[in-house]
Amino acid sequence: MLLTDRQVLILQVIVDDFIRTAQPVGSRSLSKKEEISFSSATIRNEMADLEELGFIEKTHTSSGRIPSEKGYRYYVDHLLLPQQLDSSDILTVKSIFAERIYELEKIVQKSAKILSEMTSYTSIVLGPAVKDNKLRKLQIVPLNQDTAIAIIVTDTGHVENRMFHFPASVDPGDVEKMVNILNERLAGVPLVDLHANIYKEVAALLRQHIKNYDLLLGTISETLTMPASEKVFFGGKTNMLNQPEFNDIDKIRNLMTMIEHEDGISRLIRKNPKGISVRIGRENNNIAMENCSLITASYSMGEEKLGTIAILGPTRMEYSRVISLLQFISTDLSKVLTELYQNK
Amino acid sequence: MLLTDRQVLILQVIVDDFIRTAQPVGSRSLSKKEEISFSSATIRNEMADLEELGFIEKTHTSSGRIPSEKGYRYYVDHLLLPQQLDSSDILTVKSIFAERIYELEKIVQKSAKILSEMTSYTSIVLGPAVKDNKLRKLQIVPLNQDTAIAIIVTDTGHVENRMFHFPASVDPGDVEKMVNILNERLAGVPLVDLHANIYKEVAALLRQHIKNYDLLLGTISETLTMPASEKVFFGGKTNMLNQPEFNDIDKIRNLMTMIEHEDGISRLIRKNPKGISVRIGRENNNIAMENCSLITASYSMGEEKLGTIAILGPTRMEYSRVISLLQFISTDLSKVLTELYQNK
DNA sequence: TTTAGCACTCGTTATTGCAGAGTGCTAACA
DNA sequence: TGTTAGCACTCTGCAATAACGAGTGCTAAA
Repeated sequence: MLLTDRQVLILQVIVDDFIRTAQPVGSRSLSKKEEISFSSATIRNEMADLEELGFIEKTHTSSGRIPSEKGYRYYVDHLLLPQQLDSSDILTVKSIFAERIYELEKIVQKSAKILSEMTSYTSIVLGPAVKDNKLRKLQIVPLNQDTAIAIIVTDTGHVENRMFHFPASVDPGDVEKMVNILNERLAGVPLVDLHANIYKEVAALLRQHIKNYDLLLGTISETLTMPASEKVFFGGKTNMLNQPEFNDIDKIRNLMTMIEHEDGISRLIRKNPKGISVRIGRENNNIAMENCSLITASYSMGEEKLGTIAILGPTRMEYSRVISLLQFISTDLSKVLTELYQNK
Repeated sequence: MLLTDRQVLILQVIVDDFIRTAQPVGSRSLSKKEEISFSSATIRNEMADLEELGFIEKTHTSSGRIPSEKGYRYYVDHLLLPQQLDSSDILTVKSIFAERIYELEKIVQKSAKILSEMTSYTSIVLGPAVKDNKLRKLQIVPLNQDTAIAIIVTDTGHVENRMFHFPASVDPGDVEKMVNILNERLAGVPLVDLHANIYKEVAALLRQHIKNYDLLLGTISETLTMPASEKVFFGGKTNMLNQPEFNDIDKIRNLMTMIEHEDGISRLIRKNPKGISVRIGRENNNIAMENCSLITASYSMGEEKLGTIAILGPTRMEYSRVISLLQFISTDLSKVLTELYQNK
């Protein structure tokens, strides 16, 4: 099952060629390449073997060969030379951070946009998981007698807000007192733990100072329980429409519907390891992704993994370039974010 | 140029039929309808006249007829009987407001979703123009020595926030003083006027109380100048993929790209009058919208127009149903919003 | 082991023929 | 004069056919 050098060479050229042209590669056209010095007949024999081993396939009996998923997998695992980004690409990426933007979300969003423009694939960026951010400040702004807005500011400068109603019998002074206590006690607590902490540590204290505290506390703590999951940002959602393999309305429909349905795609991306990961075709376990590959890279702040940045393209994707690009952007992104927020 | 009753009848049946089936309508199939009592030959004569007048067209020499844009226009202007929504539709719409949601944005977003599900067209909702909201509260939360977040809460409960940097030399106490003054003086001012008002009314006052006020004020007032335009919410972005007239990849690409590019679509929708408006095909002045119609309805709070709710579908759209639906939702929406925020 | 040669397969494209749907026109009818 | 029946004509859609090109698999010779 080990491939000979020549088989590897042929596989490499087939994949490269197919990625470039999207056309099945025939033995004759292969034999004309300069890196190949043997005849088309020899190539045909080798291709027959490669096909038997499952690395390439035919689209019909007498067609040229295209890489199978296994072929792409081999290509990605063994044949990808760490390609240098060209300098114009590097400049473009740098431009993401050129402007003085401070909001984490905006940086992330801009990355997604630029990434999709550079690759002409679809980019997907999973924003930082807000739930791990730590509470910096809780504020409550009353709107009228029985409505108010709770605002939460986190240490990364993320702002969440939620409107809520409370019983008219509640004393505004008490609300203020309560907010002060909550701030004092809960600053620095990760949002995900807020709810638990309120009851564990603060409730007793509140009971002493505030009458009717349970009425109000119930409302507020419920408000603070954030369902807020990671935000998903897209770039170039429609780029896949330009890929020749998606000339088929049905495929388009499947893919677009799946992209539109954010839960699906973010679930697909979330469960991915630190660093770069490549998932090819059915490795994604998703029917709509049959002809797609997903390359993800994580970015972090200091040591802590923050989010994920991904490229969705056809299986016939420029793996080499996309991987270099993602690697480059994600380390750059991590660097900037670490500088910006770590030394608070 | 006035149409006879019989011509009107035929036009009506053609449009109705074509909306239902998406197939050209022939004279023979028309003559079989019960509302029509004359022969196919007569119909052919009438159709020839209708075609000459520009209300219907052929797809090829010997095909049945389809409505032209002028035909749809006549249909919408003269032949649309104000149809009663059926009760299940009414129930579905009511469900938008059944849950206790208070955030304006959420209500609007949910409307878009439900609307697209009911019609299987694409719905677009232009959120309230935040710039006309009035300032309720300005707050500044420091993040570290030189970074802080400015948070603006409006009278409708909308929250805007922006991160900014300031010179390290600024005294935190001064910031607080300043925020107090700004709140005192600017509460109730529409966001769009904030910037001007700061310099007109507050600057002098600040000068007296705060040293270095100009340094800080410059930063803050710049931060308060909101580019924040109306938000656009979509429902069923991919629904158009299911319409038979969009079997063509190129058409899909045009339309999707245009939908994805939010500026375009919101510009298309914004310049629309109070009440219901129907724009058919090229009336939209947009190449990507050639085969589409856009129906918009405004919603308001009290007397003041807040935003727009729209349906984008093929020109062969169920005008009657969509119009009733939009009318119903927009008045309901207006009612709820007025109740919720007017009596503050 | 490599290669040249040849028969064979399949997709693509163009052509043809044919059925079905629909039209326009004419002549007859009420 | 308006309506209708009839007929020739047109166009689409589909299926069958043929020709071509690209590519393969196999065999036999180098």
